[in-house]
Amino acid sequence: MGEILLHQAYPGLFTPVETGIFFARQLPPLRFGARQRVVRANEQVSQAVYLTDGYVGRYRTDQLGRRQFLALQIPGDFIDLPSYTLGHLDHDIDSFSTVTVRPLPHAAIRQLQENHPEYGNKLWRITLIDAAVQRYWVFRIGRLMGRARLANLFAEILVRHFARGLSGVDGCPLPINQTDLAEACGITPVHANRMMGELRAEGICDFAHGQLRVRHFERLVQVGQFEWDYLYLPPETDRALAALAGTAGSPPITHARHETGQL
Amino acid sequence: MGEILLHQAYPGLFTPVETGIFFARQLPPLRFGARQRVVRANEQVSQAVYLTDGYVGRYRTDQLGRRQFLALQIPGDFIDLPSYTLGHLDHDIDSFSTVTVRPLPHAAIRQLQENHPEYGNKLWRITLIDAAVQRYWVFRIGRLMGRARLANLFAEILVRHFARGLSGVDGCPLPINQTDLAEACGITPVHANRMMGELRAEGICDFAHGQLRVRHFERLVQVGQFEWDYLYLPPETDRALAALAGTAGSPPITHARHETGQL
DNA sequence: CGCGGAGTTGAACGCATTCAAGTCTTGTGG
DNA sequence: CCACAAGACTTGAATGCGTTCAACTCCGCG
Repeated sequence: MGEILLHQAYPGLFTPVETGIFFARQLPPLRFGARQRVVRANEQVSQAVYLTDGYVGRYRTDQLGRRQFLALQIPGDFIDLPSYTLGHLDHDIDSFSTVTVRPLPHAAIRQLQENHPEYGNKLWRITLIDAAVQRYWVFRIGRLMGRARLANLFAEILVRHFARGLSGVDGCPLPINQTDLAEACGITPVHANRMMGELRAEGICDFAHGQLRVRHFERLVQVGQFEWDYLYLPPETDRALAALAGTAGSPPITHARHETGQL
Repeated sequence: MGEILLHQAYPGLFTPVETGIFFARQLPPLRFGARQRVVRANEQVSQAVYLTDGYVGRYRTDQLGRRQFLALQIPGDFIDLPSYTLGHLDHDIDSFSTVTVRPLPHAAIRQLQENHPEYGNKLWRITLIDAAVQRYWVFRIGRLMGRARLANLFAEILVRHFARGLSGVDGCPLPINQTDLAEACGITPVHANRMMGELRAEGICDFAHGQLRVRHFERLVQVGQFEWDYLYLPPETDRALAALAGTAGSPPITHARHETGQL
């Protein structure tokens, strides 16, 4: 229930001072109950909301009204920054838990951009990482089988909490139910249930009462084939995770030797 | 083989004059053969490349080396704009066909941003639409079954060509093979083959020799449950598509009546 | 106490995968 | 010109992962 600050959510990107600058422009917080529409698709909005507390999910529905979650957002996510540039979203965002958001008027963003040209790029960066996360969801759902999909998603949620200092690697809050989880993984609730049973039986993790408890982070990462390079975490965080996962961590960034390929 | 220009690729966003401004900063074009690495993962780059001709695909591989395509890029896509802000990509980009790219040095982008503050937001917008496309891929792969997935992807590729004036709705180039297609849809090549056989038998579309031919756009859209709102196309294009698809088109953009929801 | 939502389990079905074989095309070299 | 190899596409058959339908338990709450 504590309000996560901008520099905590995006370490290395924003300083405490900048958090203050942004904070000063924010409108009073808005609170939503669980299972409410937080941002409506196709609705022109004039402010971007920052999720300071609680959990929300983006989704689209098919012709039969069945949901597919496109992303899960955790405290500290700037959830509808795209609306600043695009004006509206193409999908809905609903709350899972009670949430608190702080709206930042588009006009304020524009002003901040003018006074501090680098802020535009910082916000841009946030949306680029979101896009990278989106891409990884395609990989997860497209290539992994049921159990691995779940493990992989759990690992993502956990690591994203960890990177913000919101948890260790032994578990984190995830106030959603099994059906939501299934809709995030592109499987049925029944199957999600069975696969989670396996993960639990194998002593890897268990998920109940809105809490994810990870018994064996290393194996969670293995079973889920999880890599976190796509999260573009600060080097310290990456190293810490590598140590905890018993892996090499994200691959090193090399330098192009010359203009590549050619025919 | 003609080089698509910036204002043609992003109608409504860039003017011909701006195309010239960007063009003047671009480095000489680079050409790649088919099946080459165009952008390498985890490699620091100092320029963003604009795909003027040819087709490339983003992908990640699982532990067994099996690919999952994350996105397919067509002529006119600014393919590694994320590298400007992030410095490197977390995934590889390979060419399908022979391609031509025009590199724009990061330093040039920075200069352009300084001289024309709105350019930063325009490039940002491009990446936000890319992100929306990514999200839609999650929906496609997560919620649709084999045949619908293919139809939906075909519809996307077709509409993206159409929106740039690169084709009608009766077909477009797509110089990839069935295996690539399967890897983009998260199904096996064998299954992709069978489902495409069905689409062909139903007189909806057929895909061969690197060409997608759409016999019945309206039914393609229906079978694929395709909506194109996530592409954020100009209103004229949206209306034209709606007429051709025999549907209502993208939902109208409404205005928030007041600060939503609350508890 | 009874209701409803969430979680769990069983069994039948079916979409998709896997393995395998065969066709067709294209390009290469004898 | 033909033989052959390689790759892409096609098809059949067996297997299996995941869905669907259904029933039942558990728990919180009115």
